[in-house]
Amino acid sequence: MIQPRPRTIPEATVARLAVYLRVLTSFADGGRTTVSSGELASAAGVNPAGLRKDLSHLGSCGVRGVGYEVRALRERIARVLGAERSRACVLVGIGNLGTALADYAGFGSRGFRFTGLFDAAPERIGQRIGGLAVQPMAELEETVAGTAVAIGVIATPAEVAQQVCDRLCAAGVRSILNFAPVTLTPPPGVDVRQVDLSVELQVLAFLGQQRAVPAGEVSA
Amino acid sequence: MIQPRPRTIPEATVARLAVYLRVLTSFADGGRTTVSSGELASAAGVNPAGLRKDLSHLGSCGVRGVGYEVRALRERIARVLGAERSRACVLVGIGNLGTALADYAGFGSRGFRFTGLFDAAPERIGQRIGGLAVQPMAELEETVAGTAVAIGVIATPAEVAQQVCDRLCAAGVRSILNFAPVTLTPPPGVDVRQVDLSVELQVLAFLGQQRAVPAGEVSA
DNA sequence: GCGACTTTGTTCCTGCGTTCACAAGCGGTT
DNA sequence: AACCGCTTGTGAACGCAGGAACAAAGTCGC
Repeated sequence: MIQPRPRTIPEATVARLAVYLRVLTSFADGGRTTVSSGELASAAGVNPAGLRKDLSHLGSCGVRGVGYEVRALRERIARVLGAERSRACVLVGIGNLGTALADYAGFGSRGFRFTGLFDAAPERIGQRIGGLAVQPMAELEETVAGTAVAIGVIATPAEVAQQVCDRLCAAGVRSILNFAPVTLTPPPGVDVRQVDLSVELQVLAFLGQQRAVPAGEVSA
Repeated sequence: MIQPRPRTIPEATVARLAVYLRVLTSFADGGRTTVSSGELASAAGVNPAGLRKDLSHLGSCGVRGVGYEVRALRERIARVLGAERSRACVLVGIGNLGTALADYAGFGSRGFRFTGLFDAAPERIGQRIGGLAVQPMAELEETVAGTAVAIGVIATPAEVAQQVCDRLCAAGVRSILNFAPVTLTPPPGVDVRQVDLSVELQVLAFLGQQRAVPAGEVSA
């Protein structure tokens, strides 16, 4: 079974594929059977040509003159992204944000399930969130090894995020999503994605102030 | 006051400047007075040359042979990003995620303060979070106009996010941070930044599966 | 006072991502 | 059966970000 197409999909494309998947699911729920690249691109907020190029990375199966069949395209993207199989995740740090993440129904519908919630505070141990009981940190390694955890999510205070990262990596986790406002330095071979809410706000604020004062009064 | 340097800073650089700001604050708290580009880059997880190029965008004032003065550089970045003045934000959707955002102390220390929390559910009205009472949606426009809101944050269910966006924009908000898993279509002149937690997880999962099967068995 | 070392700021270059534009292909129609 | 309009897929050009290498500049040691 030869793969004539290049098997390296750019990361930016992968992120957009996830968006297309969401839009396609919404279209399928709405009863649509086919979509053109223009409609899909508009719904996803991207350029039509870029969307077609993204889809071409997975050997696209659109029909010229008609468009794409919604269900077939959705299945294909889901297969490429690996979204058809369920992936086990653990969440460390059950504060406000952690609780929100553990309760978020959107993860389950996209193939992610938490198999462990961990916190260092004794008063949180045993608390049930989204059908799962919060466990003490001491049980982290055992759970990771026992449930073949694919992704670790860090929602702890910044001070302990690095050592949590170290423990997760040592336990075998190779993908980490970090919400703590620190730059993690993972061991080689581990992917880390950083979501920093303050950075997002600051970029927005900068763009806004740049728009307000296009003359550029930085007054350095 | 002429600005000889180009006043357009790339968006990717702006995002990294926010990270440098955080690292510099941490260094300043630790008592450091000077840093080299190498140290700073390592702490921020970027390439030293890229860091120097980023800093050159704001007419850098490092000292050759020594490095950068921590406090001065921090002040300069803060001034360029506009992080020295406090910006008013409103938050719509006080579910689990909204509560976490309203309670997040990191915003306040970076120049963002919420001046209004809004929700459609009657049972949430009046609830106090982080020193602020949740208000009904009907009061949204009044608060936005009255407190010169710079940024609107949407943490509602996906179904109502677009109409919340429309109301925010109509009320005068020109920057929106959206956590709902939908692609918003804002009116012209409004910046929207999307934070989709499921997309982050799916990108991580894809990278992980690609790493696990480098032969590329997509089996399309 | 002078030389050597360190570190910044800049320039070049390579590669990637994005956009535009066009040829190929399919369905519907006459 | 042939034509026409519509849409996909791809090739090329453009712009941008990232990385490496080098010159300028300042400090420390002698």
